[in-house]
Amino acid sequence: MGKTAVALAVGELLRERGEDPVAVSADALQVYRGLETLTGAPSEAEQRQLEHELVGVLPVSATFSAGEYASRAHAVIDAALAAGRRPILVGGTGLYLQAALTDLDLRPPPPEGLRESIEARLAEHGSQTLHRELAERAPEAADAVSPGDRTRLVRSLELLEMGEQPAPRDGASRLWTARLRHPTLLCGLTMDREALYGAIGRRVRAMVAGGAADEVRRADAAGASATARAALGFEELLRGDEEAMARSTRRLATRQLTWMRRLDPELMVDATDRPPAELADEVTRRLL
RNA sequence: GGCGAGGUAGCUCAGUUGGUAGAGCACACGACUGAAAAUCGUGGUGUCGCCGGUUCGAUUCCGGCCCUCGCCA
Repeated sequence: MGKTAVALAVGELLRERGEDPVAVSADALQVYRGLETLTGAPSEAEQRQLEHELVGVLPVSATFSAGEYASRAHAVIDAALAAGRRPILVGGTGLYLQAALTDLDLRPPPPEGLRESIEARLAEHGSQTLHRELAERAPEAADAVSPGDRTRLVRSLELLEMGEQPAPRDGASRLWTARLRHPTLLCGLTMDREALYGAIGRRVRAMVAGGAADEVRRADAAGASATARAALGFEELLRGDEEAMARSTRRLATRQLTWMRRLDPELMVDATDRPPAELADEVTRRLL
């Protein structure tokens, strides 16, 4: 939370230094057009202050993925650097941030219909049975997936059907910062837990007051894809449960913190009760 | 006031034919390689309303009291 405000302030400071900054969103949901309020995407006014890439680039009916994000992010970042600009990655999706900054060894997406047929078998036989099947056909792949993890179980079976090796699992993900595509300053914004939960409550209320429920109903009517519907608050607001949305948001924030704890503790910036300009100053000072 | 139902984890509730208790959610921590705002793993955080009685032992049985809800007055 407050990422955008800090990014804008950092952009301002960089321009004062004579640089030409551009923000690149590392966010799985802000890519959608039509969910701006719900996803807290930078407003038009904010985007006039600092250009943002990969925000609002897809209709809600589009299905998105980490792989698609990775190639778009690499293209945008490399183009900015080639033009002498300073890209500022801003975002709360851990996997996407990693995908933007490194070369993940992603497997191909499933061909049309494969996922659906595996999901149908999952619904019929249950995850335990499919996990046993995976264990017989590909023991190492099965070891890497807990029997209850339906998403990864389906993905593993997909890869097996496609004749692909499972994604590498070398345990080195904690060291991903050593595999950066470009020299990068990493910073994680943290906040005192109580202050964080207070801010989340206020943020959710502001989103609802700002018309998030109508936005979601429009997206629903426009045939939102499964990946767009995964936005926090999408299903909750369709059934009018604002408190459930706040709960989900809290849980997301704690998972984001888990991602960030993989960074060097010296890179963390405590944002509790501090204005964006001050945080931006602390971050920017670390460049050079 | 009478009758009935109920008081067990932060919440909603199970349960113990008497051996001090467990699910979901919440919460904490972790994992995460083309669904990631997704998905999953680990962790019980408790005067079992209060006071007595019976008992080797009571959250459980008995009595009294308090509180909540419903119906009747």
